[in-house]
Amino acid sequence: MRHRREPLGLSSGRSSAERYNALKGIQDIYPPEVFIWQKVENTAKDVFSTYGFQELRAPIIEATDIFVRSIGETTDIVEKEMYTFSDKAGRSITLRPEGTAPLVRCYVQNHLYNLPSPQKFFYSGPMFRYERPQKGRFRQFYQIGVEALGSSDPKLDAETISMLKLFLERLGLKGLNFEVNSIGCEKCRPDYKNALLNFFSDKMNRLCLDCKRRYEYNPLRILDCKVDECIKLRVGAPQVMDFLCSGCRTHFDVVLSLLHLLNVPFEINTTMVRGLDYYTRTTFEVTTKQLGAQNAVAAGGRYDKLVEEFGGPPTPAIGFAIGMERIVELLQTSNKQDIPNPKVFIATIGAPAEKEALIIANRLRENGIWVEIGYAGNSLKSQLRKADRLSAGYVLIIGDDEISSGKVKWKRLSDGTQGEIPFSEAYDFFQ
RNA sequence: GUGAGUGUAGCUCAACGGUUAGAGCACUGGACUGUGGCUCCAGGUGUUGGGGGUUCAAGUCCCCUCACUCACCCCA
Repeated sequence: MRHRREPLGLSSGRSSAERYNALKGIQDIYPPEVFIWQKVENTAKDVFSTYGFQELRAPIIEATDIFVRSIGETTDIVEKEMYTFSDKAGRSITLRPEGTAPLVRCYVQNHLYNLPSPQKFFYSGPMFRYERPQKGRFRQFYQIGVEALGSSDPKLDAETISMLKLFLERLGLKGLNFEVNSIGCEKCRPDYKNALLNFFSDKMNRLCLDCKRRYEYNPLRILDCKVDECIKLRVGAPQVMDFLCSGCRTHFDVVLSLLHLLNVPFEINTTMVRGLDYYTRTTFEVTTKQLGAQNAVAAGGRYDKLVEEFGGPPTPAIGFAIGMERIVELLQTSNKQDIPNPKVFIATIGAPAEKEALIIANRLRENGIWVEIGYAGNSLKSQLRKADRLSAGYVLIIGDDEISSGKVKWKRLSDGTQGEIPFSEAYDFFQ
């Protein structure tokens, strides 16, 4: 008969141990998922280096002003999403919400513009934005980004976009859409903005609440609104393409023709708006329908004035950033994970065998072979089961018999064949 | 910041307001004393997220709170 169990720790003052969780919107990355991350990072490095991009490691905290000035004071990122703190001396510092500004700061501070142009860099690492988490959106998220500084040649735009395409192809991703747009330069963009303001000025009252706000700080965004009434109201609104200056128009046309030349399938999306103020001319985005509302897996564009803003010489530039979590999620649903497996598992019976196993394991490891050994004196059966679970290539079995005969038994798990070899030859067996 | 949904074993999920909250997977052992995968048997685990309330009785109903999820906003 079973009895009701009395709770343990009757006199415990605390009701329960405090449980620690990662902060909201911040997640741990561990095996097996981490292997996908490694694959993405390695692929990026391989592909980007064939285009001459080299790694640059900028800090993840900067003076707050670096982001305010570059991203724009009235953007959502700066207004409400930055992790900003005071350090012990009272300076305002911020965890980077994006990677371009720190890289440009580094470029200017270290006079990298004195090196042959264009200079091409890639980076990867965590970014931080204080947002409400949802699918594909986190407070600490990872980006791989590239930046090419020092050329306004449209070839660079096309090359950069086609490099992104190659990267995504290498990962085996399908069903992605490339969207490109031009948002003009500091000369022609104000004209377009004014035209939009004019167009919507008498329709203001009927716009949705969000669009009324957009009218004030970013009227281009009204073109992107999902509310039915706003969609109706914007029929006949002025188009960016009609307002590009001749320089921007030509640049855009060349980029498009080169994208054709490089077999990048794309669509022009004239309503695509970037969230950061520093973009000029070419902007682009890679989207998918497989990720829910956060559909951009990578995005970027030109920023021809940013280096000057940081006090450097006139230096046109272009770059993009890839959302790691979003790429990883796509790979998880479409690909099988390649989990690394040990080559050898050593199963032992008895204490003398355990010592022998340690010696053999070490020797094999010195030769670069991944070896696991059985622990805690489990039965041979359970050790073999563990080897099977780990998908080990071979099991070596060592017991009293083997020690007295001087031969170790081996078994190949894929087909069950087995045999034995002298201890002294075990070291060479797996070469 | 706004709105909606969900919290039960390590994981995936059951349980009309009514005994001691169950099952699969996984884990460990055994059948097979030194040979994995298949099969069968056995074994352990829960403060039902937390707190309060209604009730003879709450995993189940109500309130609060926390966490997670999705969406809006925005973005990679």
